Formats: sequence, structure tokens, C-alpha cells
Amino acid sequence: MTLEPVAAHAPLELEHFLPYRLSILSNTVSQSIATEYQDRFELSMTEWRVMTILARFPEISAREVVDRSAMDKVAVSRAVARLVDAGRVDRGIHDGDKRRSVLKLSEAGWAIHDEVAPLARAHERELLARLDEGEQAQLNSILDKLLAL
Amino acid sequence: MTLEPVAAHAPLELEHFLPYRLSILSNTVSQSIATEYQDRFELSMTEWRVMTILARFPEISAREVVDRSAMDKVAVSRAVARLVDAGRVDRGIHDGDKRRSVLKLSEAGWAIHDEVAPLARAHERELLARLDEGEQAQLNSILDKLLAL
DNA sequence: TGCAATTGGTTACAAGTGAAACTATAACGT
DNA sequence: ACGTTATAGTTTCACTTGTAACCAATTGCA
Repeated sequence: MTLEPVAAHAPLELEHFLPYRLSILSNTVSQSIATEYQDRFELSMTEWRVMTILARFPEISAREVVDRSAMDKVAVSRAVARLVDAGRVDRGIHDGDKRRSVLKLSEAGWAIHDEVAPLARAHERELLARLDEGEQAQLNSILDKLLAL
Repeated sequence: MTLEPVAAHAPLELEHFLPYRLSILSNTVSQSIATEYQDRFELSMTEWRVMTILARFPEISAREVVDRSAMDKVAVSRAVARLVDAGRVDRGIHDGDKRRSVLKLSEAGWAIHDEVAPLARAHERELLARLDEGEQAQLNSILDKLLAL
């Protein structure tokens, strides 16, 4: 008594399923930017994220990087370790709380940042170029709503 | 002679950077769905994706799963192996091409699918509930443009 | 003061992942 | 028909990642 057995199961249509579409888009975009700096600077995506945070908020602790980045603390710890190792980040100790680190980009770190940041912005512009002004504004406002915890 | 040294470096503002926002949103959404089925069914995200593809397109080869899923072939191979192992997918061999597999969900596979799919759809609805009708339509059309290769 | 609970950060171990090498089959060109 | 090339899929190895355990410094409070 089962005509159209597949339809009876109501499979998801991935190509119209929002979470799936978001994931494809996000991966494509992030990856296309990442491949540019990964080879050139031997820089992982996590490391680059940490660097952008430190560029905007110098002299913060690893904990604050975690808070500001929505990354997990182990990932940050490892990224910072490698960045310090590579001489791209300077790590100090907080006065009055010896647990806390105080992180900032080194000269070398800034040099890389200043090369990669425009490149990332260019990718964003290229992506947004497919939308007109109105759509760009709509997208922003929609993302605001979806990201509001 | 460097006043405002940070501004001079023009750091990215992650919270307004589209690729970053997409990535946060996508990870949050996918993860919130995934945690529901991971514990309950011991099912990884990759395996679930393969299952959704097989639900929509039964009797296809692993190769076709790769093509339709934008996943990498090793990941698919492993996911399929585990699904077959767990009795959730039946694997046959293509007539006339012994290299190709012919995959489809087993009874047990369909049973899981039929539990998880509505759950995934509920998450999508919950997400979209934050937007009004017009915004939902805009988002769809914008995603269409951004995803058009 | 002293000791349990919390916090910043690292380490250890298991699981997951990707690139490249490999096996088996099929397709192609001569 | 036969050797070359291409394809489907798996395996291996090195690397990454996540979870939980851990250490050290700090806080809270009896």
C-alpha cells in the first residue's frame, strides 16, 4: 500500500534548505580567502582570526580573544602559541594577575596583517558586487536579526 | 610621528565583515541541529548529509553523492562505510560497472531519516521566524545570487 | 587566615580530516 | 587485442581539532 515511497518519506531538499545553503556559502567564501594567505604566509584561518582581533584590540588577554571571536579557548591557545613562536605576536603577563596574558601583534605581525587585510576586504567587495545597494543593506539587516542571540 | 597607530593599520572590523558573519551564523545553525542527532543517533554531520542526499536520490553512487554534496570524496567514503556498517545504508554494485557502488537507505536508515528530517526543518523554521515574509523572500533571492557560481 | 571554588591557560588523548598513494575496473586510441 | 589513461573508491599518513583532564594563580567566604 505504498505508492511513491520516496515522497512518503518527505526527504529534505537540501538545495532549498537554509542551513545547508548558508554552510555552502560560508565555506566557499572563507575558503577562497583562506587559500590566499595560507600558502603565502603559512597562516591558518584560526591564526588569522586571532590576528584580526589583536589588530583591533591590542593588549588583550587570550580570554578576551575568545570572548570576542566566538572561537574555542583551546583553538585560541594553540593559535596564539604558534603566532608567538613565529614571532608574529608578543606575549606578556598581566600586572596583578599572573594567569592572564597580554597579547599584541609584533612588527612582523602587523606587516602580515597589512598585507592580508586589504586582500580579505577585496574578496568581500567582490562578493557584495553581485548585489545592488538595496540588497546589501537588506542582507546586513537580515544577518543582524539572525545573529542576534 | 605616529598618532593613532592602530587606525593607521586599518584593522578589519570582524563584526561587520560579511565572511566572518556568515561563518558564525552557519556554524551556530549547523551545530545546533547537529547536537540534536549526534547524541541521539550517534550520527555525525557528514553521515547525516550523506543520508539526506540518499533520501532524495536513492540508488546513486558514492561519486554522485560527492557531486551533489560539495563534500570531499574521502569524507563520503568514510561516512558511507560507517553507515553501511551500522546497517543504515545498503551498498550494492552497479550492473555493468563494477567500480561503482549503488547506495540507498535501508529500513533502519529511513527510520532515522524520518525522525531527524522534521527536527532539522523545525530548526530552520525557528530561525526563519525571526524574519518577516518579505525578509525571508529577500534572503532567499540574495542567497541565490551569492551562491550562483 | 585558610581552604574550597573559579578562572586563565595548557596539555594529553581520541577522533576527524585532507592530500597523496594505491587497487580495481573501465574507456580510449591505435 | 593491447597498452595507456581515466575513473570509483579505499587506505595510509601526517596534521588538525575537540573534549576532558590538568596546573597555577586568584577569588570568595567561613
